[in-house]
Amino acid sequence: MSRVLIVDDEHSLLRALAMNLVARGYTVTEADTGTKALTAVAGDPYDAIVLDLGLPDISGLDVIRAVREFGTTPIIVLSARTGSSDKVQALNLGADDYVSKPFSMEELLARLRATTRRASTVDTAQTAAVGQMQIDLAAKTVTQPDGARVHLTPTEWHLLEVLLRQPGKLVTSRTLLTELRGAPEHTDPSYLRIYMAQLRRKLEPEPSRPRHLITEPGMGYRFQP
Amino acid sequence: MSRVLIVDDEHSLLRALAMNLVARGYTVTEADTGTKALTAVAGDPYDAIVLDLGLPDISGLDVIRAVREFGTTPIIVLSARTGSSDKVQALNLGADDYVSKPFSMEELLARLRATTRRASTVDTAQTAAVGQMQIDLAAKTVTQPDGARVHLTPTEWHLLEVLLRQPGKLVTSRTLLTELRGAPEHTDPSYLRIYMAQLRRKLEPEPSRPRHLITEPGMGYRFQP
DNA sequence: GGCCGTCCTCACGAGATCGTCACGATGCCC
DNA sequence: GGGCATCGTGACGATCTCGTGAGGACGGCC
Repeated sequence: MSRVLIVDDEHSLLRALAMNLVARGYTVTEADTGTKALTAVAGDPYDAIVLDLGLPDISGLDVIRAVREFGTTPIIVLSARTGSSDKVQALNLGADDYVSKPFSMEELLARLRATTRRASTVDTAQTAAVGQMQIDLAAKTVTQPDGARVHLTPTEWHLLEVLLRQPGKLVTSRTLLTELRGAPEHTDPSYLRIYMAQLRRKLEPEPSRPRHLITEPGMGYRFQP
Repeated sequence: MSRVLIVDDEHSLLRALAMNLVARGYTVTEADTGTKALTAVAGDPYDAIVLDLGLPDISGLDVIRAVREFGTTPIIVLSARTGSSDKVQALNLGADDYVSKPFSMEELLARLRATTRRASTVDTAQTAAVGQMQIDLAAKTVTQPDGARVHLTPTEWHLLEVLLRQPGKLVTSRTLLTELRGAPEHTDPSYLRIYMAQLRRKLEPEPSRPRHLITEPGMGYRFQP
């Protein structure tokens, strides 16, 4: 059934979680540090990650960031903190849910089900083509026809991913800014233009005459397959 | 941008939520009973539903059930109860997230973003046909029979959208001008004619003999499917 | 400390959109 | 048929938006 990665430095909790999940039919991998978690994620694919924020080595937020660099695996955050700013930060970084300790096992299981249910409807096609370029969202690679690699920065990936997720669909500048920044207010739309320009320069054969990363004046941008 | 339905019988909270969401650029519909919520959902498509469990007429759980009969619109549940069995029940019925009152506005907004981000990959193509043209309001695309795309400006889309929302129904010039400009007074009705002409030129096979974008002299315009 | 990559802002020319004017066409009423 | 109101269309500057280059701020790494 589903493969779940549990990350927590509290061994008793780790054990309890694992036992409950295994009893429910999940395949469980455990990690008690951020480093171990990241190597696990890099090695195997998971259907969901349950992540405690208070890790001894790496900040849990950095783990979220790193996982989101790779892909879109659902992340449920556990935390002893109940402050709303922590929640907002984690969710904005790409976490799917946030559960405050202490929590009931039933609730966590229900949230896990809700999250994976939603994620399973997402198509898993992770590669796309922009002209001659081959793009692999999962591996985060862009390959030219001659085999050479093109390097994209995290922000560029984020932008490209949002556009590629909805092929042919218009994405408003507001949506893009919200994805990149968290809030569209008081953010200069020219910010977007710089990154679109950089993406085009790296992906389009003729950056000044884009054929796939299309501008819709006054509205936003569109990825044309 | 995103259309959100808020359901709560506490009017002060309803208002506060609506104001915050509108300020963030969401299009908001309010409902203070389960019945009104269900008619709203049946009538218009939404990108997310924020639902209080404690409603005067129908149980919130039944609302979740009914909405899930229809489709997969993301649902965020609000509740004064903190018991885990309530959460489990709501989530199992198909809710995407559960927030206990009291909550911070920032947290709700973050969870709303996380939920719609996850759900946005699922297609909700709502397309209409004008003659041979295929129109997708969500993707903002107009496709000709041969596959070629037609480009529409923001104002043209706005006008077309208002007409398409009420198929066959007459829409007065006053309504159209209010939609496009904000105020119908002191605005030349000839303004409308220019954009209707442009729309017809782009959508109708014979712009001078329109078959779908019909003029009703002295009253307004009508979209004939 | 120095280097490097990334993020983000500012400023300016180019291009698209908007909104108005003018003029001809159409249909209705007397 | 004449007069009048309403509508359709072409053209043109004002305005807004977009693309691009240059450059400072910040943080990680050697």
